[in-house]
Amino acid sequence: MVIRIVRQKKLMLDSKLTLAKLAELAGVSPSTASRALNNNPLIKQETRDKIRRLARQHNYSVNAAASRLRTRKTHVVAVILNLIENTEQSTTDPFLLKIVGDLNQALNARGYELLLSNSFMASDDWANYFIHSQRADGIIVIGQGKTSDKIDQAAEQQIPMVVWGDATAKTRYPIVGGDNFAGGLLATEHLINQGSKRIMFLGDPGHAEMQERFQGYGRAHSNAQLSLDEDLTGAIDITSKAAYAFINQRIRSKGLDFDGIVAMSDMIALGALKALKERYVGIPGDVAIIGYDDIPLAELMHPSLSTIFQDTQAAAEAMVTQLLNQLDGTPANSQIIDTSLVIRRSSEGK
Amino acid sequence: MVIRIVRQKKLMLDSKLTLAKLAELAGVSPSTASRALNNNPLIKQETRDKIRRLARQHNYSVNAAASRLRTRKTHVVAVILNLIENTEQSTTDPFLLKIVGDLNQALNARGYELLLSNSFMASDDWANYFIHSQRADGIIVIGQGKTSDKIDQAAEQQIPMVVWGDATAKTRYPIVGGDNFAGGLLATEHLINQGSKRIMFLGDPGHAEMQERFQGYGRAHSNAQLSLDEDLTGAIDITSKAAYAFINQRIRSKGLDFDGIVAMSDMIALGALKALKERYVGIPGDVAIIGYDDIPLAELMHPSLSTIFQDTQAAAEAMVTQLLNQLDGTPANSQIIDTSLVIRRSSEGK
DNA sequence: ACGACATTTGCAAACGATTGCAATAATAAA
DNA sequence: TTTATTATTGCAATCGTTTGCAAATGTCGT
Repeated sequence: MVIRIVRQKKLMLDSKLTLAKLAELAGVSPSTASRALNNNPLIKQETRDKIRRLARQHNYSVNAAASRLRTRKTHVVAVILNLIENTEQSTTDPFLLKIVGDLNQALNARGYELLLSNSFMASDDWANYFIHSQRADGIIVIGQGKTSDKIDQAAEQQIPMVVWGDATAKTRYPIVGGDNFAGGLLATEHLINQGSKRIMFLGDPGHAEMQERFQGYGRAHSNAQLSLDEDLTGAIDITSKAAYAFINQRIRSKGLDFDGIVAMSDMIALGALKALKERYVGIPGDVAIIGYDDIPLAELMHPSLSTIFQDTQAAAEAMVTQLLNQLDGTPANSQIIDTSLVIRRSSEGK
Repeated sequence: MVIRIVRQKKLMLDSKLTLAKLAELAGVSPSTASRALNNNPLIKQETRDKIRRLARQHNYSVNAAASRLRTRKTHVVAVILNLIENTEQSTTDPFLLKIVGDLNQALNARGYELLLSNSFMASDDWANYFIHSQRADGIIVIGQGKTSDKIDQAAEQQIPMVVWGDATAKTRYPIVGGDNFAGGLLATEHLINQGSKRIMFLGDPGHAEMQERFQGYGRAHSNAQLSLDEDLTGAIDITSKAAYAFINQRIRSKGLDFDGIVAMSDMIALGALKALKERYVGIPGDVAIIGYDDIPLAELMHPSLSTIFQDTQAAAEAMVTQLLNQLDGTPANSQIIDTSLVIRRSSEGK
């Protein structure tokens, strides 16, 4: 009983512990306490130590709201999953979530926190909702979406922002992205080298990044003096479901008139793979297949899935760096992340 | 040129637009403006409309920092991925990330934002770091971890908190979780029904949730009057890599002395599946296998993976509800989420 | 026309930390 | 010892909203 009361008391004290009270406890003024906590060299080392020790003892922690109000810095970055409207890419695609995880790491390492949003929330005006309202210091947008309305609108207002997407695009805000042209090229070249002649492109060429990859796909063909058959372009959503449906439908209508697949995401590749396997199409014997992203599951598939690797960790680092640069006033640039070919069984030795 | 200057000017005005200025613009006092924006019925409807219209026109948005400071509410919930120390479960496990996504939805729908953290950040004292510092109004912890030190410590301080984990545990904070006992039971029973006699349990029975499932696994055996062979318990990390390694090692040392696998996550199941396929073990013919979580990829596997489904969307809703209840002062309770068997090819008709 | 009463608004004090500047204490120089 | 100088500390204003209370305005019955 007594113990409970004591605990109660302690709690009440602590929960009300404010900088002023802490200062009083230490016998100094709030200003001194504040500076001490911020490790300001103006304050004598001894005093600093004393106050910080005291703070730890009473487990005081500064009120973020007050601090943010005064300093006009939040140390928060909003990460916006800019989903493509009518697909369920969001919850399904491990790649996006991987990036979020890596961003979280990268941000934390720099002392920032990550506020997660999908484009659904925050109505339409990101600049206002996040920046002007002091909810965050900057925003990172994952995915350019099909139309970059919202991004452009935010850019107009000159807020600190970085986008994951097609880094070759000419924009006033920095974009970090993989080398999509190279990725498309590498993937397609590889299949050609493995002997594929009619290679299907699965993805959404309307999407900026995919368009780049499609260029690479085209270049690989011309390099090899293969002609490009438009009929081999499967414009579909970036989901396994769409891919599965497409391949089924395609084979039903035209038979197996292709011997390779360049998929724009591993999820697509897996959907296609499933459809093919169900029809006992040999992989890679009859159709070689390569994905994009190198999600963890790629190597668990059977056969394991060849793919294009994008270093999301490096990407996250880059995005954070570019964003913080903007906060510093340092100029920021678009940046291309290494992209490489990962050869596994689904394409090997066709 | 002229246009640019105008825009510049507008920007400067807007970016500095404060409630007081807005009020001035509207010819009312800040208090009135504030109440109007909050749709307070004290203010005449007409005035309210006018001010809100004005706010929208000048795209004003309240300063969150100031508002939070004054009201002592942040409308933010911190979500903590409480990872198990030495595994890389974090980035790898789609299930956790799925929950995060669903939580985000559920929170947004209630007007809250999601601050993402891993247990790495926020040092050790969650109560302090998130709550007392007014960074968030409450926290949702995903995963009980192996030891619930940090969770207990936070609970001590009586902060609003909900945990995803073993909902049968007796704690002073609400836990939302699947029905792990039922899950373990269902999965095992199913394999037994399909004819498996020696069923391997793959997971970490030291973990609270897994322990429950393990109980279910045991119960299924006793129900069917099968004896439990301790040697069939594979205590491994919740990663595909660990599962892959374990199965390989196991077969090397003892041969294929089992004909079923109950895996504690789909990732584990996939790792095991891969190892088995590489050795040309027939699935489900030689070994039937069932996972847990029903990640999107489960049905894409070949053979498609039977598994235990947990409704993460419902779970997210439940967690948010329980948390907000605490914020209201309404009592909160632990809650068990429906868990069901999904039968696919990896176990069917062994 | 005048209280009595309900509707609308405004005043001013918070919320808790930070920081330019002034004040004090400590030290060195004269 | 006094002054110049530097190392430490404190004062007080400020960040932008919100809200209890008082003030003003309007409505109505008599």
